[in-house]
Amino acid sequence: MGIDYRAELNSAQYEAVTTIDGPLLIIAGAGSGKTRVITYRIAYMLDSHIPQKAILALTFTNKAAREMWERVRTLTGKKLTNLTVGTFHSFGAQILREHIHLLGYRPTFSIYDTQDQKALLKQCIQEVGLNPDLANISTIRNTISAIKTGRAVWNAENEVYRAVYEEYHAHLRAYHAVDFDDLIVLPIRLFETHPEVIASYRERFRYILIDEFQDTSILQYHFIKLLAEEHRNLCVVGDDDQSIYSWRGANYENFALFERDFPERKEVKLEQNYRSVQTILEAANQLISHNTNRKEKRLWSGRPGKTAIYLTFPSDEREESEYIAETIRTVVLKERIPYHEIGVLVRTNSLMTPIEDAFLRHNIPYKLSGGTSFFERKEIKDIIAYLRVILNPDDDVSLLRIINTPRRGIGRQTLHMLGEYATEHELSIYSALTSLLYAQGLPPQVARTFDEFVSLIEEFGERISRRTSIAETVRDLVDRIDYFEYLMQEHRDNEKVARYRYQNLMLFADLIERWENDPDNLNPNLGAYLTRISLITKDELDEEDTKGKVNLMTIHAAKGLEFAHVFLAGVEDGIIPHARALEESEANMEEERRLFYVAITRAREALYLTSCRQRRVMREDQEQTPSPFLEELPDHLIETKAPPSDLTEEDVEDIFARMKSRFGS
DNA sequence: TTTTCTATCAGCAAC
DNA sequence: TGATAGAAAA
Repeated sequence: MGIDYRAELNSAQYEAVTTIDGPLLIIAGAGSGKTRVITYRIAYMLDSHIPQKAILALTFTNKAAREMWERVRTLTGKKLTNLTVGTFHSFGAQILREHIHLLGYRPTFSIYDTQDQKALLKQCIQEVGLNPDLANISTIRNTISAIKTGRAVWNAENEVYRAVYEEYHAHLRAYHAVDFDDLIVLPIRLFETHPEVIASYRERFRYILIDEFQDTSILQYHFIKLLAEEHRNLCVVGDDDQSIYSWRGANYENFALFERDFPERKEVKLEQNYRSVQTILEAANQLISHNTNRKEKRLWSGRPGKTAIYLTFPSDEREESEYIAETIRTVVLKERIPYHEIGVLVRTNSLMTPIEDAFLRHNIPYKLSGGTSFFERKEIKDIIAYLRVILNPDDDVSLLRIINTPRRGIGRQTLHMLGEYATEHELSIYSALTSLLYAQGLPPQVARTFDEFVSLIEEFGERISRRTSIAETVRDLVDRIDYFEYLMQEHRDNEKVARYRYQNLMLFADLIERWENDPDNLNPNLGAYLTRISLITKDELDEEDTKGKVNLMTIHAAKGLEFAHVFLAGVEDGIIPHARALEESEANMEEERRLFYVAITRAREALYLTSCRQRRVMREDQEQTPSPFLEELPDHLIETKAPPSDLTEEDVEDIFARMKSRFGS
């Protein structure tokens, strides 16, 4: 019972699916059945007797990876024990776990997230004595990342950060720690310095498939090229119009690089849209045509739809969220749209708050994506830091986080002394601790605290190496350090918060337990778990209870998703396009437009745009102007409705007219 | 010397 | 709203 590829795919899709030898570029417009093409393509390869182990498919999120894996499994009905589907970062981490010793790191290396990076940078800034006026940590972090991912080079402007950059990497190395960018940088270094390693990967992965190609960085492209240039069976799938991650290194010049490096490539364009009504597609096409330097494409679905785009001008964010909540109620009741088929999108996380309030007032069930994820909560990160130190005691950043949490009386002075000693003897803080203990010159009070801490880490280190249950170990650890007492102390005024946070820790232990006991999990050790949660994406935790809930998320988080009805809030100048994005560079206007494009192409049936006339930003009421992108949507497709207020039809007309004259259409 | 309290400042997107 | 730095209290 094979798959009838011809019958189940349109002709462009069929071509994309069955062209498996040689390089292939698939331009997949929004809603053009991209995931379907990828899954069918993998199935087709398996049907053509290409072994699972020869196939590598890389995406950007774990969620997308798992979904792909799941769909291939359903489609083929095969057990996929040897198929490699993952994210760039997880694949990089996997390579490092196996070979990083060749670069002089221990396989128990820690992976630093943005927070950890910033903590480390703060330290480095002091050490190199950088002028604090120049020391905006986020700027420095971004610069470092830009340099590492190859989207910036050292120049007169950023030269001042060079010393910090060097110091930062010296520290990472000493701590046996890597940052996210290193998960690509180090495998490349490994490939370039150890030909036998790259040879083994090339031999194994003869067929490579890259999803969301428009989001790859120069570095990732280089990585792909190293893997694929011998066999040249490289298929990249992407949509230049949906490139919205340039700030994370995405470089859509990669399309050109691919064309240069693989001149024999074939190209397939998927333009038939299976998602949206024609009105929405026309608006999207019109909008995106204002961008220059893009691959020309016109989405079409032929699906008729009555007016599907509604625009309102609420007076402020309160009225906006009321309008959204009330409209959702109506749509759910009258059109029988289930809650989970509704998406409310915003440009920034801060815009979510008033909308959440309205949902609560109106009893609308909702699910948040984005914001701080479970694993970024303080209490969870604390325990994770303990686990990291237990596994890798040289990880100073994690150690500094926990050495006085809960309070053990190791304060600023003591830490300063420790730091000095460590630097002087070129030791990690942990080694400094043990060495000072051994030397016995410490005041007895301090010595006892140090000793207790070191014993704690050692005892749990032993438990981990004995491979006792990680979940049990975590529960015992939380108990042993009396974290609950610490929480109660921190929230004396609010016991509920303390209990809630403690509950989170218990939930954390349960999650570990579930992971440990998963029969599909071949190697449930602590290192693997820590890697996993470093790379986990926010929406992975709660996919079960998503039914019957409105999705409230940022536009970035909505990429790849679709909803019957989509609300886009805060369609105002300065929000989208975002003022800070434009500050950085004029060129960001096009990316902001793509962001807007991604937002509107999420909608199948209807799209609601709201643009407030006034908004409270940082405790101040600001007059807002509608987003200039509204001007780029065809007039006749948009219905301007009065918001549910005492605003008259004339007022609305008036606002619209004013807006027009401002942007001069 | 450490902990707690208070004032001040800054807030785009996230693997 | 939350994080952080500096001052007062323990």
